[in-house]
Amino acid sequence: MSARLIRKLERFAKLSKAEKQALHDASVSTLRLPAHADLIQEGDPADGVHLMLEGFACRYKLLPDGRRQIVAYCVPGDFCDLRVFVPQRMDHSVGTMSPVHLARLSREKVSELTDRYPRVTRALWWTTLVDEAIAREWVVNVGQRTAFERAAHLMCEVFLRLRAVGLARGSTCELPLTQTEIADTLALSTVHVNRTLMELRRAGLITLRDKQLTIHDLQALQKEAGFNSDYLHLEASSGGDHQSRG
Amino acid sequence: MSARLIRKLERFAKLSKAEKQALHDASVSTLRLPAHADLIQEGDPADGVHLMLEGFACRYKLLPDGRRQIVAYCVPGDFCDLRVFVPQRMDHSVGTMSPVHLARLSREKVSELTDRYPRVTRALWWTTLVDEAIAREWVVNVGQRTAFERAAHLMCEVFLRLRAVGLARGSTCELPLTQTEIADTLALSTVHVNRTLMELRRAGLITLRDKQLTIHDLQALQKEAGFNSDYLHLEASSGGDHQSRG
DNA sequence: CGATCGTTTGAGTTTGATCAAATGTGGTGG
DNA sequence: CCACCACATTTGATCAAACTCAAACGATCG
Repeated sequence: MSARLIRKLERFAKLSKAEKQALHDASVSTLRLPAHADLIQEGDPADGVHLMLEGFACRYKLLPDGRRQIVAYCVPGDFCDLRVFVPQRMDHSVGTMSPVHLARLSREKVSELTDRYPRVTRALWWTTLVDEAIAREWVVNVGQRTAFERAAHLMCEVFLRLRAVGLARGSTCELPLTQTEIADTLALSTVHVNRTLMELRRAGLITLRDKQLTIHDLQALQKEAGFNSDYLHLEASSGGDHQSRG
Repeated sequence: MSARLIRKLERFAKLSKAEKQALHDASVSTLRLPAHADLIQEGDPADGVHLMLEGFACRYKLLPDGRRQIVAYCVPGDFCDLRVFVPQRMDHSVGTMSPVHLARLSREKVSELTDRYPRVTRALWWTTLVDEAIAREWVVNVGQRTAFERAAHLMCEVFLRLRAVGLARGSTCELPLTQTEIADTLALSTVHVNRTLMELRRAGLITLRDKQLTIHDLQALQKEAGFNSDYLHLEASSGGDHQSRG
């Protein structure tokens, strides 16, 4: 299964061979979707567990009148619907933004896995806490920052998240989003996104061409964005080791 | 300990006497704070676990230039810092909005508790998933809705969350917030919040006086807000019952 | 009885939205 | 290879929601 996931989980706690193997064995099949397709729709029963292997997807919500807000990005190593013990309906949709490759995990196997390996449970729980931290930062982004800061902040986040799972080459990474999708992410109009991206380019901070994002000066971009990476919890932490029973 | 918490957890899964007792025993002390005080500051080591017993608190983030965004409310039955296995620094602050009464839980006891009772682990994990769902809805609120809709939406959420833990009387509940705090929640200026609240009152939807919120027509308010309560996951779900060992 | 804090009101400004249209681009089929 | 289409990006002009500044008003408290 996904080396990205293992890499991510091991930021939280070192996993044993058996644990990694068990994670691997939970994957029962694989799935490909084209760009701009829905993987999950709001209201669907949340019974599967999908793991991103390749590509970009997003969580989004629609308002009755058609307004759309993207509330999270899913990149390789992320789960789309880690609701193993919560067989409730999805409260949001998940759609692809680029062609996507997914692993489908068996609910039962994940359930067994977490029963047997408390450290894995904690690591998975921890990933959902990071997702929550990201969601909170997005509230700040959309609520308080200017269009320019918002866009800069998003670029920083995407770049660091991808780099953390080995998907950056130097200062370049994929960013296969249309400006409409960026607009729905940042809560701006497409027109304004366009102007804001041009401003970022003119400021010499980024290049965004052919779905490739290059950050010319990460320090400067972070400064402009008011970006603090703490919320991504990227540093290793050995948090799973102090368990009282094993 | 908090009957509110038990009530909340049992929306997810029925707990045994032993489980409830263990939860109860995890509480080692109690703590009172006045309104407008910080319980946790960004950067603090996240080593405690605090459970709200009474009052209102909020999670917030400050930007370098002083802009503030409240990213979540903590009400009775909520944890302020359920990071048992993640001894990392807090990426946000937690402050009180009214006088607050808290239970302090021992990290070790919670850790033992989750080792012994997988169903409790799942219930706790589930509460963090609900928090995440709320954070996502807040992105939508701040990102897409008008000032009027935002305010209406917040009133619906607070009322339903309080009612779910037994803190509503009829169509009335506490709302001990200043307009400045509402402004930092909704990402609006205080002036605009003031006008928006007046509009809600003039529309006959709510009364907000002496820190008491009364919703005159919940249906109508929800309609105005575009409010769909699914994300709060208020209905009981018996999700913890399909465990494979226990 | 000032002092502090919160709410309310008014006037002018700004950020970003909306509407409209031109330009660029990738894919398809003739 | 070119015509065409759909879609994405870019540009311009106008508009409106919400902000800022400023000040008055009202409670609460030592």
